[in-house]
Amino acid sequence: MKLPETFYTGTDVVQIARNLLGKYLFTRLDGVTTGGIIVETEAYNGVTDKASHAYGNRRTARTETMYAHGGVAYVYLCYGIHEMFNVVTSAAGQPHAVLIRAIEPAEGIDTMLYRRNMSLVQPNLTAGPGSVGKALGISRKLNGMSLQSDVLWIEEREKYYTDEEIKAGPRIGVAYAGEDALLPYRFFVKGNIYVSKPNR
DNA sequence: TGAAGGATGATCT
DNA sequence: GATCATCCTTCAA
Repeated sequence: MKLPETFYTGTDVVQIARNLLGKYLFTRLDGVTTGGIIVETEAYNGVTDKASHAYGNRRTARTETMYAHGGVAYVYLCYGIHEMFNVVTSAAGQPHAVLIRAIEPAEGIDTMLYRRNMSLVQPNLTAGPGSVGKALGISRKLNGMSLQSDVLWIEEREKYYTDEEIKAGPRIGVAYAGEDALLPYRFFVKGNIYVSKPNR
């Protein structure tokens, strides 16, 4: 079952980031479906969050996608190399987003290995936002695409993590954000080998 | 028109 | 642990 529009239009992006753990993220490109279980996310909480691209209500060609209504993809390039996939949440005009940092491979593993130029399944196949983007074939062409589409979507299945299995902590790579860098907006499954960086 | 820097990952030592 | 690849976005002039 695809997550309904209402899952994404909630106003608490931090809560949505937590609730995305255990959901299944898929892409279907050239007739091949690839995807896995979301095990690590980060929330970017609107115009007051110094770590967000939309801090201070900054609206540019790039950030415009974050101002869309919840339930579309925000894809951008980082360090000139990595395509990052985010889920836009909340109402139109509220630039909230959740960065998907890691998934546990579940479907289309051969294709993901090929895209990553790997021969064996190892944790770094889909650990880290750049790796997730590459393994799933996500590019900036998918920026702004609806998550109700048949190209890019998130499903709810019989998979739930309890609060005991989940840990929150400060976000990765946002030292420039001052005190906001300390906010516990990163969520991950404790001990899961596909989680990037510290996973306990 | 240009310069600075980045929500990272792979590959070294 | 340190370095580097690599290029788009942003902002200043």
